[in-house]
Amino acid sequence: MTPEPNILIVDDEAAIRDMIGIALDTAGFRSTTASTALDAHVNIIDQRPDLVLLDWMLPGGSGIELARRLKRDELTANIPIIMLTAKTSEDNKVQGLDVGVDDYVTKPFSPRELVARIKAVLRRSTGNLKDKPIRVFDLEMDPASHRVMVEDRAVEMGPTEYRLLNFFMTHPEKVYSRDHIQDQVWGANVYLEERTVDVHIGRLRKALSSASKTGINYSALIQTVRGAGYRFSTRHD
Amino acid sequence: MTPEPNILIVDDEAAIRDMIGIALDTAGFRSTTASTALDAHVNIIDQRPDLVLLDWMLPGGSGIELARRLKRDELTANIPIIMLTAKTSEDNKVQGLDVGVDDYVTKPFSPRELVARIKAVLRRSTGNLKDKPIRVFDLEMDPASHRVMVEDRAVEMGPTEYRLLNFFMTHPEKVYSRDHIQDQVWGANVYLEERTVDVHIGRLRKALSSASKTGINYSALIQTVRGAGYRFSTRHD
DNA sequence: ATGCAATATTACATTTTGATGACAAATGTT
DNA sequence: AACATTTGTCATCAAAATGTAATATTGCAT
Repeated sequence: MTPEPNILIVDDEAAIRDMIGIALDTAGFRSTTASTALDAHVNIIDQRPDLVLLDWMLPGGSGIELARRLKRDELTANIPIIMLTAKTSEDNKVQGLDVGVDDYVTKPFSPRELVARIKAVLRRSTGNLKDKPIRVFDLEMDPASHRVMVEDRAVEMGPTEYRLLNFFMTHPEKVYSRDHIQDQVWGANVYLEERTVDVHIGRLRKALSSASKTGINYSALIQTVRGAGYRFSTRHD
Repeated sequence: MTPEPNILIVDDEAAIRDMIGIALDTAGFRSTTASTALDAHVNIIDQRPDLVLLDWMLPGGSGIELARRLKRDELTANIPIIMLTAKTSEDNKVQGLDVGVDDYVTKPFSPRELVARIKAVLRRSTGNLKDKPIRVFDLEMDPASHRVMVEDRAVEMGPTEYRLLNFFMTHPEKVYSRDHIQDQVWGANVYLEERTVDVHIGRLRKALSSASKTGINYSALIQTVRGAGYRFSTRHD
């Protein structure tokens, strides 16, 4: 649901932190940084990042320590960790340090590879949460197949209308202001004309109203609340 | 897919690794090695070997640790593991079976015995994968003969299109992002342009659409979901 | 009813996204 | 070695989606 995953970069070298930060930025991630294991730990508990990029060679070997601690603590155990390991063969020192991280990337690495790995790990960890279909009368939304059906026939709509309907169906019987809807459907940091929401509401209504063959107008589920916003409701106005 | 199965040898003693490597080589296997659990984990995630030969007695007891982790993680759970144990000990066997290891070989062992066990385990594990043919209308995919048939006539397509179709037919009615498809069809450690998936989708569609003599267009089963990815579905858009 | 503010609808320029043919590198085959 | 096939990337075109502004309509207080 969060539009941009938040990645914590833990490395003692500022240059590397910056480099990675830029790479993640251009790839559409948000990122924060920490230069020590202690910093990192505080940040993780505070911010609960979606993923941690952890330098294996933190001074004092505390990188591995941190990974182990995170994986041991129930609260942080399922935050994915990608280890950044140096290419040098420290085989002897490495023994027994396999603490259950989710992936490894060896330095030097290309930003592209790093981003790909991050995406793969994130997909693995969040993809498991498979949403169940939501049904209201004969209007059904199935997130798994990414489909909206009315009376078992697919309804055509653009991606934005899909997200909009998804938001409404998962938050029924409540009014939401245009601002709030923008936050939820477009993302928190996107700024639009207020009226744009109206337009997309219109498009969604149109898609729904032309969908039924039995005369039921499903666009009536999306109700205008004058002066307040919109509401998805099965009850009449 | 690969003619020669790829075996990962995990042992801290170089002499043993070499010995096993040679034995496997003459038996027609490919092999890679790792001397630590960490190395091994990296290798497994990267290379996805067909089988892992894992020394029980890795320093720090991390051999069992690793086995347990591999079996716990969904991505690696069905990679067969053969444990190499130093001495026959009931304790070890019980503990290892608990972890879900596929077989044991006790040191010292003859190369012949090792190879025989490996073959047995591989036969068992790949036999399961060669499942029944999958059929959708008159489109049939038979993994055993590695063939795709439409109305009982073979359909020509490249290996990548075959894997792509196989993925779709085994995961119907769900959207998959291009990233996800890359993971599943090309492998987790391969990085391609996003658009490459489009091209192969196109090739697969072309192969399918020119296959039917009865006018049914099977390429319609592969649906584009704008802004989300692709979907294999028997239902209309 | 009237006027006003809020919402709906429409039209359109711009941006985003996907399909496809061409091409060259890699790979396999004869 | 010559040839064919497969593969990944790119450029280009077409289609779809998007956001905004202009215009129309609606609901409501007076």
